[in-house]
Amino acid sequence: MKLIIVESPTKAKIIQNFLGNKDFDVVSSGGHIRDLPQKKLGVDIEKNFQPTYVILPKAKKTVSLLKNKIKNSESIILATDEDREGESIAWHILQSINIKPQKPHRRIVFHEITKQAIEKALKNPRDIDMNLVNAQQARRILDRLFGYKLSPLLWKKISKGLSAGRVQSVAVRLICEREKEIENFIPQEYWTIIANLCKIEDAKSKNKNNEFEALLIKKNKKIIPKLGIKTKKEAYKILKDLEGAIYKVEKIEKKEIKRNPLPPFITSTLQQTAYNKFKWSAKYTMKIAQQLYETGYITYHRSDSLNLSNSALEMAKNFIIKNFGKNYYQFRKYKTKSKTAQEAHEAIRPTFAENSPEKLKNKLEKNQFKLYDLIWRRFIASQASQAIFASQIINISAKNYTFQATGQTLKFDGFLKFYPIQYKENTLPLLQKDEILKLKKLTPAQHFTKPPSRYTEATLIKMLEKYGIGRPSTYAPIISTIQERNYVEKDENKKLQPTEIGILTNNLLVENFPNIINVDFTKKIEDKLDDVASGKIEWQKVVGDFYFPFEKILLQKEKDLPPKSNLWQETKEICPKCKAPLVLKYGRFGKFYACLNWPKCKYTKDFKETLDLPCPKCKNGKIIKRKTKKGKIFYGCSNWPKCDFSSWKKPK
DNA sequence: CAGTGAGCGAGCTTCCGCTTGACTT
Repeated sequence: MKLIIVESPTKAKIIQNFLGNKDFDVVSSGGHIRDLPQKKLGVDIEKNFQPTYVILPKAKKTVSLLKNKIKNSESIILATDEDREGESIAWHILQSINIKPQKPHRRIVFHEITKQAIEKALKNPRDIDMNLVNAQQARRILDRLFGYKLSPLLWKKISKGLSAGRVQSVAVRLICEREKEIENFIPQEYWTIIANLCKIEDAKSKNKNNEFEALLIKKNKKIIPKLGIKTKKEAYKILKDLEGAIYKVEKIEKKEIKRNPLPPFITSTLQQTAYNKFKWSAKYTMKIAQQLYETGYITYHRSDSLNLSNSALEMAKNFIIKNFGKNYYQFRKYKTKSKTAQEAHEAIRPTFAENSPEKLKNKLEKNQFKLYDLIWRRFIASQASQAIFASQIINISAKNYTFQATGQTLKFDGFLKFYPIQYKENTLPLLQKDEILKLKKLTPAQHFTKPPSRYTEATLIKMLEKYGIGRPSTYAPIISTIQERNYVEKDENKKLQPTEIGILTNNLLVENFPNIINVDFTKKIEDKLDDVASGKIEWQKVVGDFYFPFEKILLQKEKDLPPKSNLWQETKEICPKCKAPLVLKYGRFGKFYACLNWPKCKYTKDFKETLDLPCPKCKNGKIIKRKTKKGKIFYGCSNWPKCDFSSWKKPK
């Protein structure tokens, strides 16, 4: 009996099915089984960053199971994912089982779970790639030093329990900077002018369908920029200029616009799309995707690869041609854009194209169905033909001004049959060059530029992915962490907004550690990790190049930065116990009142943001901003529990 | 999706990245 070890239990079951249970026993590790200890640094800086690893408490059972199985098998086949982490998991497994004599062991990899791919992999075993393992060790140890050295500085200078890390601190920085942009935003006024036109022969008709809109775009043949018309005065001057103008068709441009489908889903795009379509959190989307994966309806849901297996491509082709005809099929291969992608899995797709959503409707729960439908459609569409639009652009001259009308109609739906996206259809009447038109209405409209909006889970994930920060398995946890730490909270529209303590922490980090708390740091490290993986440099050098300069600054800042007592705010409140004044301090759950005589007097009191609004229910209470256990903001009455008024929305 | 109110605060917090457990109440 040969023992095959993979990471995911579901994967183990599928592979066992492919191979039968005569020659192979397929088991799973459930991810990492060993790691640095949680309560200690676990890195000996003096000894060239030598790590101490411990078996993860959760993995103890797995490890003893693995040990047993290994004892009874003739050889071990390590089939963990083909990426840095997978290679490392394989290595840790070998390190954790001290069996004598050492059993023969080989490493195999595959990117798709098909019988063929597995059989091929079994024929091409290799050894563990220590360079790749070392790249993972460098990544792990660097992250540990970064987080476990920097966090204590925050405990000392702001509040206990705070945290900093390569990923979370940059995520918080993005959110804080967006907030600053919004606060500093000055809206700019601008105007647009729209002409409602029609053919001369339709001028008397009351039918609005004969009318079409044209936007003023040029003056003296020059494009008017977006904020070109700044004031009401300027807009009305143009209206005056245009009095008595003749509107004449100057140019008709017709062309076909072809649109390509979007690539199949990967974790980040699945989370973004589920947010945009259903308003699901990344966490919830992953929960539903996990269910679909475990029941065998979709491929693995934590992937950054756009790759589709040949059998998947074949399935899509057959499905489309059989049900919709050749015109709807188009072979497409997608290249993964992200440089940091590890490509251990396929894109997220239905396991069988024939499993159309309609077919599965009765087998799936409501939300499983919604997500499956999305994944299936996106996958089929990714192998479907282009959609073709007929577009028309018509320029209309009026004195020295030019207006433009655009029309667009769908000629062939192509992939839209499977994955509809929003588009505008508007038809223009049949016009001739030099044709004179009738002006029905000339409308000036005032606009103001809008500030950028706060990040949603979807847009934040998009940014993180863009900068290569975080991985498919961590996007959802990152968003949870920064909320749990009270750095960020969701506003009424579920958008991410920094808290006071978030801003405070971010300022300290960005001002004092600008070289590492930024969006480019991860990329720089990734480049070096690639060099470790290809054997060009030692992993210890990557860690050392980061750590020693960092440590120097850290020690300096520990001395120089003011203590956290500097942040305590005086108040007019008096301690009911000892009559000393109360001060506001920062705690893990936000601000709280504490007695100035602390530690002699231990009196504390909640600080809650109070809105200057009476309670609509009991009339004499005030509205207080509160949080649920899960951290969601709601508004309640200050007389609670006497008065039980509460509301998700901010009362007005 | 699901669906609203504790306790924290002088002891011992904290990182990122794999993967989903299931001793008892």
